Amino acid sequence: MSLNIKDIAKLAGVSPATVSRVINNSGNVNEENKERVLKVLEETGYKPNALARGLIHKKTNTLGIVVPDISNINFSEFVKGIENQARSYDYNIILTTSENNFNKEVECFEMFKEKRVDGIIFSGTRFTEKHKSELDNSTIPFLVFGQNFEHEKIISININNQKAAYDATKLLFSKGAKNIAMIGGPLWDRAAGYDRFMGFLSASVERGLKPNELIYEEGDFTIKSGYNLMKAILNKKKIDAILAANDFMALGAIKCLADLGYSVPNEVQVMGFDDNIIAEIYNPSLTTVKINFYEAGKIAAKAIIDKINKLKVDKYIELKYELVIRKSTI
Amino acid sequence: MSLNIKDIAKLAGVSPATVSRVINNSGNVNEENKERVLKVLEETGYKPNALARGLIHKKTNTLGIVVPDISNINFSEFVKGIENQARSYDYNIILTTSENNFNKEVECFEMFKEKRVDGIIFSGTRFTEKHKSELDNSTIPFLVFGQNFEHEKIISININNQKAAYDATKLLFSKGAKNIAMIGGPLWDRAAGYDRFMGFLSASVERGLKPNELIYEEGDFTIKSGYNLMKAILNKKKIDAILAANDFMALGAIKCLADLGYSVPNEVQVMGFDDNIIAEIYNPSLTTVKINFYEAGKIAAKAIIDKINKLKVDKYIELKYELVIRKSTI
DNA sequence: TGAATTTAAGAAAAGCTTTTCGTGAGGTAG
DNA sequence: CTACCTCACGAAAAGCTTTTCTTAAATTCA
Repeated sequence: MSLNIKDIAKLAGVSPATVSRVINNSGNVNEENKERVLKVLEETGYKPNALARGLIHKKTNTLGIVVPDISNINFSEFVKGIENQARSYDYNIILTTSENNFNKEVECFEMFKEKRVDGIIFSGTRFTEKHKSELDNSTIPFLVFGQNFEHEKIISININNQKAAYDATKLLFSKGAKNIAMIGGPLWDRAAGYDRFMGFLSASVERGLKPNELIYEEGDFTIKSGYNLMKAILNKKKIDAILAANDFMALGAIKCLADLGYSVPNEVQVMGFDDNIIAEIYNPSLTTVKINFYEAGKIAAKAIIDKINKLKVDKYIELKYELVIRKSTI
Repeated sequence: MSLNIKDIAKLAGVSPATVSRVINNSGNVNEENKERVLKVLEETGYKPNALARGLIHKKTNTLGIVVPDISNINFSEFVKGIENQARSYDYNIILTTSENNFNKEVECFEMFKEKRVDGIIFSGTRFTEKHKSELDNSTIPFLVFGQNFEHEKIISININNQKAAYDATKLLFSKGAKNIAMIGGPLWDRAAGYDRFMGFLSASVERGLKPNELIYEEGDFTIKSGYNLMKAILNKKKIDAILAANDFMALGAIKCLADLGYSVPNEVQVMGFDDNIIAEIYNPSLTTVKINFYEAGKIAAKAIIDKINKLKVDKYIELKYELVIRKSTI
């Protein structure tokens, strides 16, 4: 059906070696023959078989990507960044989603091994020793996003979530808040759960609060959990500000406050995390910690490709964040 | 570095052929040898090289996907559906983004050819004869999403946008609207631009309006264009309802109306398209035409895989849609 | 027991490209 | 004119797995 290099060679009246030399521009081919081969290539639309090439070069120009959920805007921005950057280096991506399910994650690793990807970018709520051990006899360059995983052979890239949450909490205090509650993520989520909580904790303690006085509810990053936990908090305590561990929960909280007749930001200020596309257009627009996931994807792709090319790459890369002040705070 | 089947064979004291038979469970191997091979496989974590396999079988179990922008929630849901379905059939996806740029789209096709994907799912604002001709000497099964492209060898899957827009317009009329304006997409976008406009047109004409009386502004699907066009419309005409060609523009319109002191839905009703995740949580929540992109992705993946497996597949698949009535209409 | 099957397993080819190696032609220099 | 070099190009091996073909051994049946 589809042509191979021998067919092209025959059509051009040369050997496969010569065709290969023309395709790869590796010289040592007579101008006249080159013309003839190029003409045949043009006419036939022949494309060299990347499988055969990969077999020889032990290189596929492919990255394996694992994200928990591509329909989450954070991850889709991240993947977009990866894809754009990768393409500029002539790499492609195999995309997989894991729903944070350990078995699926491991399946992806196995598949990546079989398909001989040149590098792997992993993102998930946690990357553990258990994950690591699945990779032990593999030499594929590996990068973890969203977590600081200490290991000689693994690149990790992350924002300093603790510091970001600390800054966010301080911002609320500086805007006059006295009783801040946090609607956080699950604490086993090292980055967006645990670290952000720790930032909230340290800013609160610095303010003179005792750890056991803190108001903290553990959500699952959905709008609904933000809504429900907001309700729960209002039933228990009098508060004047909310720090949510992501924008969805913050939006859920705002919606709840609106439904119950509280004014945002006058009675309760609300702050989110991530700077989701919705944050800007919601009414009121949401003050939040902006994380540039697209940029993160570009950085991640660049780092892993550099690693593939044996360039020097930092083991840990810290991403920037930024407080974006909008109408949900005073 | 990494082991190959010969190494495994040596370690197990058998020939590569026998190892292959064990791996593929193709029988004719003595129980004792099988055990030994399995043990070696287990111990070494050996994974057969998918490139070599692909070379022999002329099959990669990989689909090539083109979408304009993965960070657009519609497409990320679509891709999620594809990925999940594909995985259940033991396929993986190479994801590319095109920004609706013809040259990039063609580059993707070329790359897919080189990488020998088994099938291609294409989504973009338009798939034209020019695209088609790029594929002419290719035998890779091909599917177009979001457009009805008549061609023997191409599967197209789409919603009936014209009918959906017709239904949406009729809904607004039924809720008492007299002067409906449309904020549409570019007309060269066959599906979300042209077809949705035609639906609006036919419902309006059916209502007794003359085509030249219609109020129609052409946006680019962004929030900002919705906002600006809303403003433009208000400056020209008195209207009591808006049909937008997507939710983003509808939201932009609502924001504009709010800023200018109009009450939605009492003074102006607004209706969107797609049922973006934001539609439900916005304030007021948005009445819209729900399209299940996730489901569409699953259907598309199933169709292309069936085609790859030489099963009978409809040339045209029409997707369902649904009117979701919320607070932006009466 | 002898003939006919069945089972097990290895050797080798095929799938496609790149790269090394070798060879012949043509050119340069001494 | 001879020795050496360069250039152009083809043959063949390598990269890894599967599958066909053979063959040898074991089993079955009469």
